[in-house]
Amino acid sequence: MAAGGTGSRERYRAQVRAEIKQHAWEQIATAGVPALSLNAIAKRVGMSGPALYWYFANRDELITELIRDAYRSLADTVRSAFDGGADVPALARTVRDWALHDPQRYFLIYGTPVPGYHAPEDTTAISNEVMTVLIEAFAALPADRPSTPFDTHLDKHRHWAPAEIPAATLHGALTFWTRVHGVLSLELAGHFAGMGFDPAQLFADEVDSLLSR
Amino acid sequence: MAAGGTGSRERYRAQVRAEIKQHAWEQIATAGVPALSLNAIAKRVGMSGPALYWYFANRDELITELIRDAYRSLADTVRSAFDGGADVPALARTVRDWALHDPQRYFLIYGTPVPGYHAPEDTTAISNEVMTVLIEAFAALPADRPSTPFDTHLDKHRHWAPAEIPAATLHGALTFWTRVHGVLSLELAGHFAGMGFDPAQLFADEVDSLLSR
DNA sequence: TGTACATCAGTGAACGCGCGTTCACTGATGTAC
DNA sequence: TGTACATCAGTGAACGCGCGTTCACTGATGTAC
Repeated sequence: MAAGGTGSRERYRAQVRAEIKQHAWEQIATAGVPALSLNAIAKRVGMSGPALYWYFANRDELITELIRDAYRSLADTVRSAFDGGADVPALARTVRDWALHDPQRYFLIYGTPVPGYHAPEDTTAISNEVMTVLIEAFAALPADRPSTPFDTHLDKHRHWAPAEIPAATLHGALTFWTRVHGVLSLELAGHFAGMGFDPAQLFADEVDSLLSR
Repeated sequence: MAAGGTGSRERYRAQVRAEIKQHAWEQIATAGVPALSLNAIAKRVGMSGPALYWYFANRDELITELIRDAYRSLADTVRSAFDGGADVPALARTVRDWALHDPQRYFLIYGTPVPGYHAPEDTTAISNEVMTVLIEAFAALPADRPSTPFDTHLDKHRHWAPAEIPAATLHGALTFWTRVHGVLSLELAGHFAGMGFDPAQLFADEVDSLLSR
């Protein structure tokens, strides 16, 4: 019965699952999510299409798993950077590096939503982990900023954050998120392509803005 | 020969083309671009699938046309708001309203890029029109900001903008774009959904930041 | 005003394709006695 | 250590489906003389 859960069969399963996912990522990077085909993946892995159903219930479950992994990867990356001493600007650069490493993984999370699709609850929980790190990072900053109208509003809608954190700090974390995302998604989608400047430098300036918001 | 180009046949063609596009938009709003099907559109319009080929060479041309229309709509909206006296914050609200009116149209332009797809040149030209309006709007603002490292860098890559505009102004227009896009795309994709605050108020604060950047 | 004709707008059948998924079945693997 | 057996991992054939697209053909529309 292999009570420990790490019998050779289970190890094998985990390995094949990982291999399937890796080929799925390659296919997504090449042609985007809509073009992700179970049969094509199976061929690459070296088995028949139906065999995939031993590892994933169906196409949707595979995609959901990829989304989960993407969130997990981002949360872990950000968390370990922060634990390693990264401050707010360093965290921003960490997020950017993570996104540049695999743009389609970034877009799988933050790109065009599919109407009607709702991410499973645990992925939003992982997403919150990211926000938690940002909040911790901003909590370490001096709180010398004048309160804004949104700070006041936010104070009434903050059930998702620890009570001891000032609204201005939460606001800082949110702004980190929107500004970083703003530059990144335009850059990754190629909207700066014709302009010739270096997106990294625009990004750097925008990161500076977070400190003197 | 109907030299004017407005014979009744041409009027009819234009009408049907418009009707096809409208149904295409409805389908996109319902299920996203990947699910857009020529046959399904034809059925809605009330004709057979092959008949669409009288109006569009193929599926790609239809989508390209939708993209073109989306850019056109945004450019016209922003331009007429500005000509009507809108300042920078008002322009930001105009863009937000435009995006909220049809999120999938917004994402068709600014959402997840399809790997390998390159928008035709004229759409990037229309996109530039938007930037031009933003530059004009920022040029009307007092230029009392200290120069940033990116301003210096940008001064060397500004062939896409009129020579008489200071780099700081171009930087302002770019920042408008990234910050507005940052809040908007996260909002429209539902990433603030669980948090309970009003995205409009976060947006308002972010727009304020553009004036005291 | 009437007629001839080119063009336009549409139909329906058919094409090949790749998709996700099911099913019956086979052989290998690991476990229990 | 050997054997019996349940489970697991895989195959190949087949399903129905909807897709984009082509083709031959028909009738309507507008134009030229």
